[in-house]
Amino acid sequence: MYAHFAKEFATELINVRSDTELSDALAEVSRRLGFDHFALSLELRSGSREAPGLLLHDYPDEWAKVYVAFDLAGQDPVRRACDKSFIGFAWEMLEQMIPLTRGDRQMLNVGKECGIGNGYTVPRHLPGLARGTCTFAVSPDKDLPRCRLALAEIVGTLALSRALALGPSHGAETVPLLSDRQRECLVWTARGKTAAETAIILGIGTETVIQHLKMARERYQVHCKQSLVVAALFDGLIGFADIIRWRDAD
Amino acid sequence: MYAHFAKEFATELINVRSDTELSDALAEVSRRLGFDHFALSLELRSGSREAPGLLLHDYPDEWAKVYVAFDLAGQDPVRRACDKSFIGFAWEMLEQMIPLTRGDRQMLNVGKECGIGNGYTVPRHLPGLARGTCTFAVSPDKDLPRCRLALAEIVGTLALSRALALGPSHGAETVPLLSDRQRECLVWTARGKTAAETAIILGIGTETVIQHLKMARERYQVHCKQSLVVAALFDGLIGFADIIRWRDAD
DNA sequence: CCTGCCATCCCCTGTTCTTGGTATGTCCGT
DNA sequence: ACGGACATACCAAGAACAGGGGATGGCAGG
Repeated sequence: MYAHFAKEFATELINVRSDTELSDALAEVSRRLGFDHFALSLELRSGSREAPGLLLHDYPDEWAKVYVAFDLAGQDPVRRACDKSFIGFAWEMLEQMIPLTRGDRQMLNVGKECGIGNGYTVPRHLPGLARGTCTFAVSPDKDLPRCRLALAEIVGTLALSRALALGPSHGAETVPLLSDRQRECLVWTARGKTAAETAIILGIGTETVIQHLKMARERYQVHCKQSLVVAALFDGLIGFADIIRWRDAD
Repeated sequence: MYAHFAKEFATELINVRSDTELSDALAEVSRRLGFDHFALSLELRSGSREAPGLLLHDYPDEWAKVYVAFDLAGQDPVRRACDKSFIGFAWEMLEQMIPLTRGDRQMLNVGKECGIGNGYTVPRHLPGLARGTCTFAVSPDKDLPRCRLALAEIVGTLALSRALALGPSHGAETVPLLSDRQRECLVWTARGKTAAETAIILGIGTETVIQHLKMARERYQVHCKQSLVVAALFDGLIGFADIIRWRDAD
C-alpha cells in the first residue's frame, strides 16, 4: 500500500505545472495521509527584492492573518528548529530541539486557538540557494497519524523539490565550461590559496596558475577572484563540499 | 510491507549507540533494499579541530584509495550535485543537474572499474552546522532498485539524522555573525566591486570598507576575500540571489 | 597538413589587497 | 558611569593580483 501510494503521488507531483496545481495536490494528499492542513514555504536566497519565494497553505485565514500581522516568522520556534534537524519533526519535540521562550509557547497556543494543533514539519536547505519547509498539521483535538510520518517526509520532500523546480528558470543556460586545469586552480583559489601556493600544490609555475585563472575569468566575464568563485559555485562547476573542509585543515 | 520495513528500521536506527552500530545497520539495510554498497558522510562545522565529521562506508578499498586522489582536486560531481537538490538523486541524473567536465566523467568511469556503478545519493544540509550525504550504490552490471528509492530516501535521512545525534553535543554553536555594515561591504565585494568602489557606493571611506572586511575575515578566520565570500554564502549570511543578479545589471 | 584548443612558462606595469598598527565618537547594557 | 561592541577614519609596507604583452609544445579534427 505504501509503495503504491508513494508512486502514485510521485507521478502526480512530477506532472504538476504550476503553484496552484502543487497546492491542490498537497491539499489532496495531506487529507489522504490523515492531516487537516498543510503549509509549504520556499525561500529563495534573495535577501531582498521581488518574489523571494513561495508560500502555499490551507491554514485557517485567521491564523494566516495573525502570522503575517505580527511577522511571527522571525520568531517562529518551528522555523528555528528547522535549522537543527536533517529530518522532519513533530512539534511536540520542539522542546527537546531548541529552548522555547515564553513567546514561543504563546505562539503555539494562539495557533491552537486558530485550529492548528500538532504538526510535522519537513525542513530542507540548499546552501546559498534556498530554504524550504513543508508542514502537515492536525486540529488541536486530534493526534498526528504516527504511522504515516515517513510518508509525510517523502511527500514533503517531493513537494519541496518540485516547488524548487517550478521556481526561476532553472535550466537551459549556457554554462561556460572551464578546462580541468582551470577548474583545479579555481578550487584551490576558492580554498583560500594564493596563486603561488596553488602553483606549488599543483607542481606548476605561479604564472601558469595566474594564466589559468585569467582565462577562467574571461570565460565568465568577471574581473576578480571573488566573482569567479561565486559564479562557478552557482553554476555547480565547483561545490561547497570541495571547499569548506579545507578551511580548518589548512 | 513498506510500513513494516520502515518502522522496523526506524526503531533499529534509534537504538544505535555508536558509529560502528550505525555502520552495521546501514550495511544490513542496504542489502535488504537491493543495493551493494552504502556510504555515509557527515561533515560538522565545528570551528575547532576535533570531531571533523564521520565517514562510514563499505566501498571497495581500491575505490576508497582512488577517491582520496580525486578529492585533492575537489572534483566529485556527486558532491557538487548535492548542493542543488532537496531530494536524493540517481547518478544518471548528474548531467541534468550540473555541468560535467571530462575529469568528472573519468572519475565516474574509474568508479565503475572499482565496482561502483550507479548510485542514489541523499543530500542534507544544515546551514552553519553540518552537511551530510548518504549514498546507496549498486555494481556496474546492475540497475538501481527503482521502486525502493523512496525507502532509500527515508533510510538515508534517518541514518544522517542519527549520525548527527551521535556527534558532539551540538549546542552552543557559534556561527560568526557580522554587523550590518560588514555584511553590506561583503555583499558588494561578492558582487565583484573593489573596496574603493564599495566605498563610493556606500558613501563611506575606502579605508573603512577595508576595515569592515578585515574584521569580517577575522570572525571567519580566513585571510582572503574569496574564502570570506564562500564562508558567508555557505552559512546563509548572504545568498546567491543577492549577488548573481548584479552581474548582468552592473 | 594546418588550425584551434589546451597547458605550460615568461615579462611588465600599475592597482588592489593583506596585515599590522592607531584613533575618535556613538550607543547599549549593567 | 563605565566597559564593550560597533562604525568610522587614517597610515605604511609588502605581497598579491589584474590586464597587457609573447612563446612553446602536444593533441584532436577537418
